[in-house]
Amino acid sequence: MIRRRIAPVLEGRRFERVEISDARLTRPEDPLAVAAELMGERVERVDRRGKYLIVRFASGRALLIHLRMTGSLLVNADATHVRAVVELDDGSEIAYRDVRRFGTWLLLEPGELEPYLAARVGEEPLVAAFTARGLGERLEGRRAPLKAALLDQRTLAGLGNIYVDEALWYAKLNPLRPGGSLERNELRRLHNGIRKALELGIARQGSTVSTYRLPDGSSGSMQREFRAYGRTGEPCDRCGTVLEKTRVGGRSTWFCPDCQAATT
DNA sequence: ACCTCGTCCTGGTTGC
DNA sequence: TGCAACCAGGACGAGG
Repeated sequence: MIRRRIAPVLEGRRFERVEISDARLTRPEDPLAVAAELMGERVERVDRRGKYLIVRFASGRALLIHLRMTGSLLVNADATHVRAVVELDDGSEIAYRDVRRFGTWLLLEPGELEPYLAARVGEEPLVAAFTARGLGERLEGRRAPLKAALLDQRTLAGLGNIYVDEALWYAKLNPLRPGGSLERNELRRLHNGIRKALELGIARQGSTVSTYRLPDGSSGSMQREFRAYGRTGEPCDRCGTVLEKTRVGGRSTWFCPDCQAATT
C-alpha cells in the first residue's frame, strides 16, 4: 500500500539531496556518510518484502526502509518529527517522518540484499504458493506459543501484533498453543484466518490506531473491523463471551476464552 | 538450534 | 489541575 503510493514518485528519479537529521536512523553507519552515499543514486524500482520497503538503485545498491510503527513517507508535505528529507531531480521532496524513531534505513551494497532478507523474512502469506501445508512445515517442531511463532518474521512475512490476534480469532485458535501442535484442520483454519485478516486490512487500507494519522488526511479504517485486538471486555462477535487480554511473547494479546479455548 | 526477555523511543492516557 | 507512571510495538542481541 505504501509501496504502491511511493513507487511512482520515486521510480526513475535521482536522489539529488539527502539530509538525515536522526543519528539513529541509519544503522550502524554514520548518517552523514549514508546521506552522502545516497546522493546521486537513481531509483530503478521500489519493492516490498514483508514489512521492508526496498528502494533499488540502478547502481545495484538498495535502500532498505523499515517504518516500524510510526514511520511514514510524505511527498511535498510539511510535518513534525521529520527525520530525513530526500530531494529528487524533478524537484519533489520526500520527507521521512517517525515520531518514535524506531524506523531504520539500511544502505546495502550489490549482492547484500538477498541474503539479508533471506535470513530474516519468511514466505509472503498472500501469494498463491502459500499453503496450509507450507504453514505446517514452518511451524513444525516449534514449541513457542503460536502467537510468538507468528510474530517471528521468519515464519511468515509481515504479520504484526494486530493481524496475529485477528488471524487467531478467525482460526479459533488459542495464542498459547505450541506452534508445532496444530492438527491438519487447525492449520487449514489458521491459513484461512491469516489471509482473511490481511486481506481485510488491505481492503481497509490498514489500521489507524491511537492518534496516529496519515498527515495527508487519509487514514485506514481497519480498526473498525477488529474482532479481537484491543477489545478487552467486549463480547465476542461469534459467541458473545467477554474477550480477554493477556500477555504472550511480551506482547498484549486479545482472544476469546470460549471459542479460542486452549484445546480447540 | 530454539526460545524468552530487555531494550530502544515518544506521546497519549491513566491514576493519584 | 499537575505530574509521574504506564502503555503501545518490530527487530535485535544477550543469555538460558
